[in-house]
Amino acid sequence: MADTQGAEAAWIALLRAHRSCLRRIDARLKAASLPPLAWYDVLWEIERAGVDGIRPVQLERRVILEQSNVSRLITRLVRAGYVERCGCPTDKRGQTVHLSASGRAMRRRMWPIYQQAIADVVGTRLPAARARQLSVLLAPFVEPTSKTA
Amino acid sequence: MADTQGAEAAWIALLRAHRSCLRRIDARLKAASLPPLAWYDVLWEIERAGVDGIRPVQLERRVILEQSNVSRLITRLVRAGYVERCGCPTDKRGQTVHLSASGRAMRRRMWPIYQQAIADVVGTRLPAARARQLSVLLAPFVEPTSKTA
DNA sequence: TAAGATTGAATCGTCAATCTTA
DNA sequence: TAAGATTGACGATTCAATCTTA
Repeated sequence: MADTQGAEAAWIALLRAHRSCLRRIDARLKAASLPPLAWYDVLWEIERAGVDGIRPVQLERRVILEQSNVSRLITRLVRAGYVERCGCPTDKRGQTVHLSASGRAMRRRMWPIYQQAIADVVGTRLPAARARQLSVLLAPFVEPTSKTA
Repeated sequence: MADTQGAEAAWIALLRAHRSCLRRIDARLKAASLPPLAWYDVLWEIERAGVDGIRPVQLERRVILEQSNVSRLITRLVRAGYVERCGCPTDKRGQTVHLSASGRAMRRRMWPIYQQAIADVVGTRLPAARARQLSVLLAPFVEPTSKTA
């Protein structure tokens, strides 16, 4: 329990850093009249899944969102015409989600803005070597572990 | 621009780590029938402000929340009986927010649960030395900078 | 019984507009 | 004009309950 204080300080720093960066990056997207970061995140995961599409349950694990949250986010994306829901051939309970042409176009349109925002908001405060250190330190939290704390 | 990729990976790691930890820690508080983390954060800042209370505008900067968000959060805390709003003596536009006795009691009741959750969720995946490194790496983002990205 | 997914109700967050005072 | 703060309208998130299929 000797490292309790260190962990507490690190957690607070993580909380504050996240809010601060997220706000700035989302503001950039909004200023360009683009959808929020969460949409990009999901569009990208769906695009990466390729022609077979992706199951919502996989999406939940990748982007770390609640089941109902993903369900509604997909509904919004469908309404916006960016993705399509299809019945899953191997599991009739499920479905697969696919990117539409306009979804792909939007994802591509968002990327340069998002990339520049990351460079400006994160990159300028974190030289390459330190960015790599940060990725390493955060890696243990990114891995999917048990669902309950 | 050579460090663009490092910054991108670090940002994604930050996003995922934040969501993963926040979900687990909030689940602990909920399991103990306690208010969410955001409430603790604000109660603590108000308590730290002491007898003079704190101005909402200061609170916004400390916890990095939008003006309207803080306003509504304070309203909920008032409704719960944890804080009180008082007119600000030096600036009639403003107000000062003060912790009530039950607010202090709740803050104290939450802390051991929160502390244990941090230890379990963050501490176990990050030895003391690495926790310190993480705090250092995130420090540049915690500092309040200009409000626009 | 459990897993994938959706839904209703409630809470929470954000944006833009507004109000008051500096 | 600008700063501190609130509000209405809307969007997003969560919890619990539900539905269907494994």
